Amino acid sequence: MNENENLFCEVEEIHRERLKSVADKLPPEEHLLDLAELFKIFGDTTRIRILFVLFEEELCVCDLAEALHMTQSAISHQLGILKRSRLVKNRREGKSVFYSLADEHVRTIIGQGMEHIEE
Amino acid sequence: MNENENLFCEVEEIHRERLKSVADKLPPEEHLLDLAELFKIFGDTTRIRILFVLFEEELCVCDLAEALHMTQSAISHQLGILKRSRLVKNRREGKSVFYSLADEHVRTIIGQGMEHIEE
DNA sequence: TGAACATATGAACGATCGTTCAATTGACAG
DNA sequence: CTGTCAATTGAACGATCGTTCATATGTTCA
Repeated sequence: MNENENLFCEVEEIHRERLKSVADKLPPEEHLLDLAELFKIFGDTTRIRILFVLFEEELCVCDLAEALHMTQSAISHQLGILKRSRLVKNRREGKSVFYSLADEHVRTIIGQGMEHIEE
Repeated sequence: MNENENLFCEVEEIHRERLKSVADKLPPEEHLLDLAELFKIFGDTTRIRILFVLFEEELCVCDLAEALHMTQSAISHQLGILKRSRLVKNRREGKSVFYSLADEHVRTIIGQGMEHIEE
């Protein structure tokens, strides 16, 4: 993060005034970090698959692993990440733990993503 | 990806039928990969910042670097990624190259993300 | 209590990612 | 052409990520 150099465009008069107003409109740093962290969650096919499957109905870890052809451990790790991001919730029933969607934004966000890639 | 082991839940009668219908509803593998790749783009604060700034108006690489306190090179690399994902477009004007949003889905996706983290 | 099953968790490995640095391309004025 | 500014690109480094493996926790039933 070294910016002792002078990297400004030469057309200073025009651009300078833009920069001030533009920088002010950026959300606070904390929000930007949270946002990026949230989208990072969706940036993995395993987690996307898990969310898609949970669109339909709640499932236990074992069934998720079976449905996605992955080990219980891998699925459990990813479910932990999804839970910490408050995208899924869980409920214990005997030995099994059932997971389901925790937030309706998940559907909207993935839906918009789908629209984008289908153009 | 080794699944020679028998990892099924014991309560087979109940869960088995679910798995079939659930797996059928998964989008094709190619779509899932594209989706994850798209969200990966939003999963970085630098790119999120760039997109936020471009919400307001188009800017050249040099100004973006200045506005975000980063080097031209770093910004250029990220703009390349955003362009390849068709999230921004560019236009040359003399020595400068101006970037702007290429897609309205960007606003919706980021908007939904914001709603989620602000709960 | 002890065995069996379901899940969670920590360490470790390879793979991917973002930045930096150096070099290159492209545009324009002299 | 030459020099300068703007932008791009490739290689390399450290950091982060997802899976695997081994182990631990938790629940149920005998």
